[in-house]
This record gives sequence, structure tokens and C-alpha cells, in this order.
Amino acid sequence: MRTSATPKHLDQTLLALADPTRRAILQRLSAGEVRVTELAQPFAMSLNAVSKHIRVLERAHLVHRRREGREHLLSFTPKPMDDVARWMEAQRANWSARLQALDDLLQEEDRVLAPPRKGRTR
Amino acid sequence: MRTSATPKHLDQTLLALADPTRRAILQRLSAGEVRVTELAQPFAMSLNAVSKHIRVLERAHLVHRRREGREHLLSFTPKPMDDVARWMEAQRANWSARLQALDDLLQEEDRVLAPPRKGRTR
DNA sequence: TTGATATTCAACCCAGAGGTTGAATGATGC
DNA sequence: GCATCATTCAACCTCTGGGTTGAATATCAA
Repeated sequence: MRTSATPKHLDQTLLALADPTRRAILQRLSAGEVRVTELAQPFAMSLNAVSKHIRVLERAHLVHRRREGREHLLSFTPKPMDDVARWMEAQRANWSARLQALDDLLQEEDRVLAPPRKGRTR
Repeated sequence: MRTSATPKHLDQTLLALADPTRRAILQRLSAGEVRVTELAQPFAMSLNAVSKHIRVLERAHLVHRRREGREHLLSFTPKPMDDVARWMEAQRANWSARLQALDDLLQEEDRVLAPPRKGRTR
């Protein structure tokens, strides 16, 4: 079934990561499960605002919520980040392949402009 | 002077990447310089829309523009992607360190709950 | 000059982010 | 049952993103 890495997924993951508050949340969460209120405490914004950020992270599947009574325990889910990493790696490969091709081309030009020295030039 | 990797930079880079059109543009550009019109051609949107996307990519320093007469030649600049990769790598390290700590803890608990067997329990 | 081409600028539209406040829901503890 | 605590839902505001169209700018070609 292969759920990972459709463009839509990438969009949501990257969008979720493109905010310092949310990155801070992930950082905190990567140290272990935290309750919503506890998580919100250090931020200079309302609990509601943090709650919304959490929803964005959930939508991107970067955060998982486990209900325990009235408390909601949040944890980090790294898989979407792996997908991003894979995309970036593919991009990097593309890029360096192009540089290699360019390099080859330049070397070819050199060979043409300055043929195997045998006197002759000049 | 160290320009790289302030949160603001990361925000702009990740935001720029969080759009399929812009990712496609980067893909195309990683194969070499392209003119704006040429670049816009395959997309089902106005030239102006593509022009705006390009501006977003420039703001994130993912694309460099070289003017040659009336033509603007665009090229891919990979450095901001490296910064993203570095952040993700740090995050990943954090995460696995936590898993390791958790693992150690569980092992410790095991040792406590089931001490070096010597009969005794039951 | 004049006309065509490459590109941006400007104004506008609509949807969605990111924040607020206030009310609703749902578990807990007496 | 009742007050309290943890959390979300709902409505609202403002700003920005992504798109449009139409006009402006700059270069090329004649």
C-alpha cells in the first residue's frame, strides 16, 4: 500500500517544520512523552495556540497523541522526517550528478582546446 | 560571520520547499541553468505565478539569478538544503539518544525486577 | 524609432496560517 | 453532585500564500 512520500505528505511535513515553535515542540518531544499543558508552558503564547500547532504536527504525522484520562500525552514520530531526508538525498544526488556531467564536459573541452602536447601549437 | 542556519533561515527554506511547484522548479534547475519563461512553460499556471514562486526560492537562497540582457538565468544553490539536512540530523541524533536512554532504563528495570537468578522468587 | 520579447510590478481575490478570547466537553477528587 | 483541571471547539482578527489580470520596464531586432 505504500503510504509514504506522496507530494501531499511532503507538503504537510515541510510546512509543519517551517515554524520555530513547532520545531521547538518536536525538540522537546524527542526527549520523551509530554502532556499538552506541560508542553505549552514555556511558550509565550496561549495554550490554544500551542494546541493548534500540535494539530498541524499531527496532520503531518510527526506527533502521536495518546489519551490517558483527561491528559493527552504527545510523542514524536520520526518517519515523515525520514521521507523528507530521502527526498533531499535524491535531490542532492541529482545535483551532484549534474556537477559531474559539467566537469566531464569541461575536461572534454580542455582536451579539444589543448590536444595531447606534441609541439605543434605555436 | 557565519550566516547559516538561524531559525529564520530554516523557516524560509522549509517554507520554500513545502510546495510541489517549487520542488519541481528545483528539480528542473538541478539539471542546469534555465530561463524564467522556459522554466514556467510546463506549469499549468501563469508566468506571473511562477515568477512569484521563484522569488520565494530566491528569498530562501535556494535559487540564484543571473541577468543576461533581457533574460534571467536561474540556477540551483544547494547550501540551504545542507542546513536543513544538518538540523534534521541533529534532531535524529537527539531522538535516537533518547531511545538509547529508554533502552538502558528498561534493562535496569529488568535487572531490578528479576535479580541474578538464585531461586528465591516463588 | 518602432514593434516584439522577457520579465517584473501592482492591484486584487480567496483560502489558510497563526494568534486571540470565551465557551464547551470530559475526567478527577471530594 | 460539584468544583476543578486538561483539553478542545468556535468565532473572530490580521497577515501571508498562491493565484489571477493588466500595465510597466528593459532589451533586442528591424
